[in-house]
Amino acid sequence: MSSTGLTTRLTPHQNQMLKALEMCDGAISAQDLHIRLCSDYKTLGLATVYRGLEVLKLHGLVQSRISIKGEFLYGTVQKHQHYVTCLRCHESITIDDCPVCKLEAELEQKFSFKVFFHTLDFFGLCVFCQATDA
Amino acid sequence: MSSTGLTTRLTPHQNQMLKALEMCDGAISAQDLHIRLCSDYKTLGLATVYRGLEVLKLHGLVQSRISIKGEFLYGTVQKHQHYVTCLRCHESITIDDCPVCKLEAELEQKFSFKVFFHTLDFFGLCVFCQATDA
DNA sequence: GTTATTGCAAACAATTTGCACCCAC
DNA sequence: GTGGGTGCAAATTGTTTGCAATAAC
Repeated sequence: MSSTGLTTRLTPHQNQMLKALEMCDGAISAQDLHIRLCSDYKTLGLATVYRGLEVLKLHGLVQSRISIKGEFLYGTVQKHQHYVTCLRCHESITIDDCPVCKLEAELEQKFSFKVFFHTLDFFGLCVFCQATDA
Repeated sequence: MSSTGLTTRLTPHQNQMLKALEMCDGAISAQDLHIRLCSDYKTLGLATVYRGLEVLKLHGLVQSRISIKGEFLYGTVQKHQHYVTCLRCHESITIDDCPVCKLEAELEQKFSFKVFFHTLDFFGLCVFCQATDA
């Protein structure tokens, strides 16, 4: 059913997680996702969300990045994004097009890998923080 | 003293951290770095390592990535590396040359950012795990 | 009936913070 | 003397785990 060779089907909960992630436009944290799903599924446990996201990732349906705060953010692989982030004020700018998507095919061949997703982020100082001295 | 506009000089401890990072060939965790430095500086606190790394990062001298286990790995910006990592067995392959280094200058112009470093990682299934069904 | 998934609570581990002490200038 | 850097211990927080109850097939 997936492109992974994994045979397990998704559970209803996992399907809901995927749908919810498809609906929000950026990547969100597991805890955010949990809160959003709780309005429909009162008793959904946070641990289930974490476990479900892991499964979805293994299926190549969901990817994770890490925020500058150090928490994992999850999103669908299709609409992944890349950022330039200021190390001082943590402001970040989105990069419009993905500079490395076309590299995936190349890497798949080279390493016999099945590549599901990638992360790419730039860090430095924004124009404002460059000017601030301290 | 650095390229950041930050005026603060590095402390002896911070200099030692930088030297230690220059000496190891990959990126290492803060805790590893702490252990390595402890042989010379018996009383060095772990918190000092964390704080020092943050300073070094703000100076554009050190960068951090995140391992698949979820811990931060620190290394010098010069010899950063990129990997293709298997989501199932966590094995990873190093990519020889950096596909996006040349992009940094472009982004600096476009966004008036001073880019210190970037992270780029690919995830999927290795040839072996693709074959394993479960 | 068997097996995998879930919810809950407890555990975990990496990182951060508060504060008193110490050093450099 | 003042301000920043440090060590220690405690606190924090995101994530994971153990296990009994539940749902799927």
